[in-house]
Amino acid sequence: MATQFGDRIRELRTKQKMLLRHVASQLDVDTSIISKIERGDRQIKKEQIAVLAEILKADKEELLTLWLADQLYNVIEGEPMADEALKSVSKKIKKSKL
Amino acid sequence: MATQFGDRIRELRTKQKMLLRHVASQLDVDTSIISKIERGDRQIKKEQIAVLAEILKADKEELLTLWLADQLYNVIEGEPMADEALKSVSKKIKKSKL
DNA sequence: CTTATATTTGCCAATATTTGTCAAGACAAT
DNA sequence: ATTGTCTTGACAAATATTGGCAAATATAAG
Repeated sequence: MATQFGDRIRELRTKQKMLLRHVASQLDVDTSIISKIERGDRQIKKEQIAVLAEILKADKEELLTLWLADQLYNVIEGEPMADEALKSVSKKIKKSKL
Repeated sequence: MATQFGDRIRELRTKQKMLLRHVASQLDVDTSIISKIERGDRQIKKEQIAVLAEILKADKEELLTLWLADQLYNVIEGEPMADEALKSVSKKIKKSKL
Protein backbone atom coordinates (compact mmCIF):
# COMPACT_ATOMS: atom_id res chain seq x y z
CA MET A 1 0.00 0.00 0.00
CA ALA A 2 0.95 3.57 -0.65
CA THR A 3 2.62 5.83 1.88
CA GLN A 4 2.48 9.57 2.26
CA PHE A 5 6.24 9.64 2.24
CA GLY A 6 6.56 7.56 -0.90
CA ASP A 7 4.00 9.55 -2.82
CA ARG A 8 5.67 12.79 -1.91
CA ILE A 9 9.19 11.83 -2.87
CA ARG A 10 8.02 10.42 -6.15
CA GLU A 11 6.31 13.69 -6.83
CA LEU A 12 9.45 15.61 -5.96
CA ARG A 13 11.64 13.38 -8.06
CA THR A 14 9.53 13.29 -11.20
CA LYS A 15 8.87 17.02 -11.19
CA GLN A 16 12.61 17.49 -11.36
CA LYS A 17 12.91 14.83 -14.01
CA MET A 18 15.31 12.85 -11.95
CA LEU A 19 15.60 9.12 -12.52
CA LEU A 20 15.43 6.45 -9.86
CA ARG A 21 19.02 5.63 -10.54
CA HIS A 22 20.12 9.19 -9.88
CA VAL A 23 18.56 9.12 -6.47
CA ALA A 24 19.71 5.57 -5.85
CA SER A 25 23.34 6.22 -6.61
CA GLN A 26 23.45 9.27 -4.39
CA LEU A 27 21.80 7.34 -1.60
CA ASP A 28 24.17 4.48 -2.37
CA VAL A 29 21.58 1.76 -2.76
CA ASP A 30 20.17 -0.25 -5.61
CA THR A 31 17.56 1.35 -7.84
CA SER A 32 14.99 -1.18 -6.77
CA ILE A 33 15.12 0.07 -3.20
CA ILE A 34 14.04 3.55 -4.20
CA SER A 35 11.32 2.16 -6.39
CA LYS A 36 9.96 0.16 -3.48
CA ILE A 37 10.18 3.08 -1.09
CA GLU A 38 8.27 5.33 -3.46
CA ARG A 39 5.60 2.70 -3.92
CA GLY A 40 5.32 2.05 -0.20
CA ASP A 41 6.65 -1.49 -0.34
CA ARG A 42 9.54 -0.59 1.92
CA GLN A 43 10.26 1.94 4.60
CA ILE A 44 13.25 4.16 4.21
CA LYS A 45 15.72 4.22 7.06
CA LYS A 46 15.45 7.27 9.21
CA GLU A 47 19.07 8.28 8.67
CA GLN A 48 18.51 8.28 4.94
CA ILE A 49 15.79 10.88 5.07
CA ALA A 50 18.10 13.85 5.52
CA VAL A 51 20.27 12.70 2.64
CA LEU A 52 17.27 12.18 0.44
CA ALA A 53 15.99 15.64 1.28
CA GLU A 54 19.22 17.09 0.00
CA ILE A 55 19.12 15.07 -3.17
CA LEU A 56 15.57 16.15 -3.87
CA LYS A 57 16.15 19.70 -2.67
CA ALA A 58 13.24 19.17 -0.33
CA ASP A 59 12.43 20.31 3.15
CA LYS A 60 13.95 17.83 5.57
CA GLU A 61 11.31 18.47 8.18
CA GLU A 62 8.48 17.94 5.77
CA LEU A 63 9.80 14.56 4.75
CA LEU A 64 10.49 13.57 8.32
CA THR A 65 6.94 14.48 9.28
CA LEU A 66 5.49 12.39 6.50
CA TRP A 67 7.70 9.51 7.46
CA LEU A 68 6.68 9.74 11.10
CA ALA A 69 3.04 9.81 10.11
CA ASP A 70 3.55 6.64 8.10
CA GLN A 71 5.19 4.95 11.05
CA LEU A 72 2.38 5.97 13.35
CA TYR A 73 -0.16 4.74 10.89
CA ASN A 74 1.50 1.35 10.72
CA VAL A 75 1.06 1.00 14.46
CA ILE A 76 -2.63 1.83 14.64
CA GLU A 77 -3.80 0.61 11.28
CA GLY A 78 -6.94 -1.43 11.75
CA GLU A 79 -6.95 -1.01 15.52
CA PRO A 80 -10.32 -0.29 17.07
CA MET A 81 -8.68 1.59 19.93
CA ALA A 82 -6.60 3.76 17.62
CA ASP A 83 -8.38 6.98 18.50
CA GLU A 84 -7.98 6.58 22.22
CA ALA A 85 -4.35 5.69 21.90
CA LEU A 86 -3.66 8.70 19.72
CA LYS A 87 -5.33 11.04 22.14
CA SER A 88 -3.41 9.60 25.02
CA VAL A 89 -0.12 10.15 23.25
CA SER A 90 -1.00 13.68 22.23
CA LYS A 91 -1.66 14.50 25.85
CA LYS A 92 1.59 12.97 26.95
CA ILE A 93 3.52 14.93 24.35
CA LYS A 94 1.95 18.21 25.38
CA LYS A 95 2.79 17.59 29.01
CA SER A 96 6.40 16.78 28.24
CA LYS A 97 6.73 20.14 26.50
CA LEU A 98 5.89 22.18 29.59
CA MET B 1 12.07 3.84 30.81
CA ALA B 2 8.62 3.16 32.15
CA THR B 3 5.62 2.40 29.99
CA GLN B 4 1.96 3.07 30.60
CA PHE B 5 1.26 -0.57 29.91
CA GLY B 6 3.90 -1.83 32.32
CA ASP B 7 2.84 0.47 35.11
CA ARG B 8 -0.77 -0.57 34.74
CA ILE B 9 -0.22 -4.31 34.75
CA ARG B 10 2.06 -4.07 37.73
CA GLU B 11 -0.67 -2.18 39.53
CA LEU B 12 -3.22 -4.81 38.59
CA ARG B 13 -0.96 -7.65 39.63
CA THR B 14 0.15 -6.31 42.97
CA LYS B 15 -3.33 -5.25 44.01
CA GLN B 16 -4.36 -8.85 43.58
CA LYS B 17 -1.28 -10.02 45.41
CA MET B 18 -0.16 -12.13 42.52
CA LEU B 19 3.50 -12.92 42.09
CA LEU B 20 5.50 -12.49 38.93
CA ARG B 21 5.84 -16.22 38.71
CA HIS B 22 2.09 -16.73 38.78
CA VAL B 23 1.64 -14.48 35.81
CA ALA B 24 4.71 -15.89 34.13
CA SER B 25 3.67 -19.51 34.35
CA GLN B 26 0.22 -18.75 32.99
CA LEU B 27 1.72 -16.79 30.14
CA ASP B 28 4.26 -19.57 29.74
CA VAL B 29 7.37 -17.43 29.89
CA ASP B 30 10.17 -16.91 32.36
CA THR B 31 9.57 -14.70 35.38
CA SER B 32 12.20 -12.27 34.23
CA ILE B 33 10.24 -11.52 31.09
CA ILE B 34 7.26 -10.29 33.06
CA SER B 35 9.50 -8.26 35.28
CA LYS B 36 11.02 -6.59 32.27
CA ILE B 37 7.66 -5.92 30.69
CA GLU B 38 6.34 -4.31 33.85
CA ARG B 39 9.39 -2.13 34.11
CA GLY B 40 9.25 -1.12 30.48
CA ASP B 41 12.46 -2.85 29.47
CA ARG B 42 10.64 -5.07 27.03
CA GLN B 43 7.52 -4.85 24.96
CA ILE B 44 4.95 -7.56 25.35
CA LYS B 45 3.85 -9.27 22.18
CA LYS B 46 0.47 -8.18 20.97
CA GLU B 47 -0.97 -11.68 21.04
CA GLN B 48 -0.05 -12.00 24.70
CA ILE B 49 -2.14 -9.03 25.74
CA ALA B 50 -5.46 -10.81 25.60
CA VAL B 51 -4.10 -13.71 27.64
CA LEU B 52 -2.62 -11.35 30.17
CA ALA B 53 -5.90 -9.50 30.47
CA GLU B 54 -7.57 -12.76 31.44
CA ILE B 55 -4.91 -13.60 33.96
CA LEU B 56 -5.21 -10.20 35.59
CA LYS B 57 -8.99 -10.06 35.19
CA ALA B 58 -8.49 -6.79 33.39
CA ASP B 59 -10.20 -5.11 30.49
CA LYS B 60 -8.60 -6.32 27.31
CA GLU B 61 -9.33 -3.10 25.48
CA GLU B 62 -7.85 -0.96 28.19
CA LEU B 63 -4.59 -2.88 28.07
CA LEU B 64 -4.53 -2.85 24.30
CA THR B 65 -5.02 0.90 24.29
CA LEU B 66 -2.17 1.43 26.70
CA TRP B 67 0.01 -0.83 24.65
CA LEU B 68 -0.81 1.03 21.45
CA ALA B 69 -0.07 4.33 23.12
CA ASP B 70 3.34 3.00 24.15
CA GLN B 71 4.06 1.90 20.59
CA LEU B 72 3.06 5.28 19.26
CA TYR B 73 5.19 7.00 21.81
CA ASN B 74 8.21 4.96 20.79
CA VAL B 75 7.85 6.28 17.26
CA ILE B 76 7.63 9.96 18.09
CA GLU B 77 9.69 10.13 21.23
CA GLY B 78 12.07 13.05 20.98
CA GLU B 79 10.87 14.04 17.52
CA PRO B 80 10.41 17.75 16.96
CA MET B 81 7.75 17.06 14.36
CA ALA B 82 5.78 14.72 16.58
CA ASP B 83 2.79 17.03 16.89
CA GLU B 84 2.37 17.50 13.19
CA ALA B 85 2.68 13.81 12.50
CA LEU B 86 0.11 12.95 15.15
CA LYS B 87 -2.37 15.43 13.77
CA SER B 88 -1.88 14.12 10.29
CA VAL B 89 -2.59 10.56 11.40
CA SER B 90 -5.65 11.56 13.40
CA LYS B 91 -7.07 13.17 10.31
CA LYS B 92 -6.38 10.14 8.21
CA ILE B 93 -8.05 7.87 10.74
CA LYS B 94 -11.16 10.00 10.87
CA LYS B 95 -11.44 10.00 7.13
CA SER B 96 -11.13 6.25 6.89
CA LYS B 97 -14.05 5.89 9.27
CA LEU B 98 -16.52 7.70 7.01
C1' DC C 1 22.26 -11.46 61.24
C1' DT C 2 20.58 -15.48 58.48
C1' DT C 3 17.45 -17.62 55.76
C1' DA C 4 13.92 -17.77 52.47
C1' DT C 5 11.46 -15.72 48.79
C1' DA C 6 10.70 -12.28 45.19
C1' DT C 7 12.42 -9.41 41.82
C1' DT C 8 15.90 -7.49 38.78
C1' DT C 9 19.81 -7.58 35.69
C1' DG C 10 23.22 -9.03 32.24
C1' DC C 11 24.30 -12.14 28.95
C1' DC C 12 23.55 -15.67 25.45
C1' DA C 13 21.43 -18.35 21.64
C1' DA C 14 17.50 -18.78 18.77
C1' DT C 15 14.32 -16.51 15.96
C1' DA C 16 12.35 -12.93 13.30
C1' DT C 17 12.58 -8.79 10.77
C1' DT C 18 14.81 -5.55 7.88
C1' DT C 19 17.90 -4.24 4.42
C1' DG C 20 20.17 -4.50 0.11
C1' DT C 21 21.62 -7.03 -4.27
C1' DC C 22 20.74 -9.35 -8.24
C1' DA C 23 18.29 -11.04 -12.14
C1' DA C 24 14.26 -11.34 -14.70
C1' DG C 25 10.21 -9.18 -16.37
C1' DA C 26 6.90 -5.23 -17.60
C1' DC C 27 6.27 -1.07 -19.96
C1' DA C 28 6.91 2.75 -22.96
C1' DA C 29 9.26 5.30 -26.69
C1' DT C 30 11.50 5.00 -30.83
C1' DA D 1 13.19 -5.37 -32.18
C1' DT D 2 16.18 -2.21 -29.19
C1' DT D 3 16.86 0.83 -25.64
C1' DG D 4 16.05 2.83 -21.24
C1' DT D 5 13.25 3.08 -17.07
C1' DC D 6 10.86 1.02 -13.58
C1' DT D 7 9.00 -3.06 -10.98
C1' DT D 8 9.07 -7.50 -8.80
C1' DG D 9 10.54 -11.64 -6.42
C1' DA D 10 14.08 -14.58 -4.57
C1' DC D 11 17.90 -14.61 -1.86
C1' DA D 12 21.72 -13.50 1.62
C1' DA D 13 23.61 -10.45 5.01
C1' DA D 14 22.92 -7.47 8.68
C1' DT D 15 20.18 -6.08 12.59
C1' DA D 16 16.73 -6.40 16.10
C1' DT D 17 13.80 -8.99 19.14
C1' DT D 18 12.72 -12.71 22.00
C1' DG D 19 12.99 -15.86 25.82
C1' DG D 20 15.83 -18.51 29.07
C1' DC D 21 19.29 -18.92 32.40
C1' DA D 22 22.04 -17.65 36.25
C1' DA D 23 23.91 -14.38 39.12
C1' DA D 24 22.94 -10.19 41.69
C1' DT D 25 19.97 -7.58 44.35
C1' DA D 26 16.09 -6.47 47.06
C1' DT D 27 12.41 -7.57 50.47
C1' DA D 28 10.48 -10.00 54.32
C1' DA D 29 10.47 -13.20 58.20
C1' DG D 30 12.41 -15.48 61.83
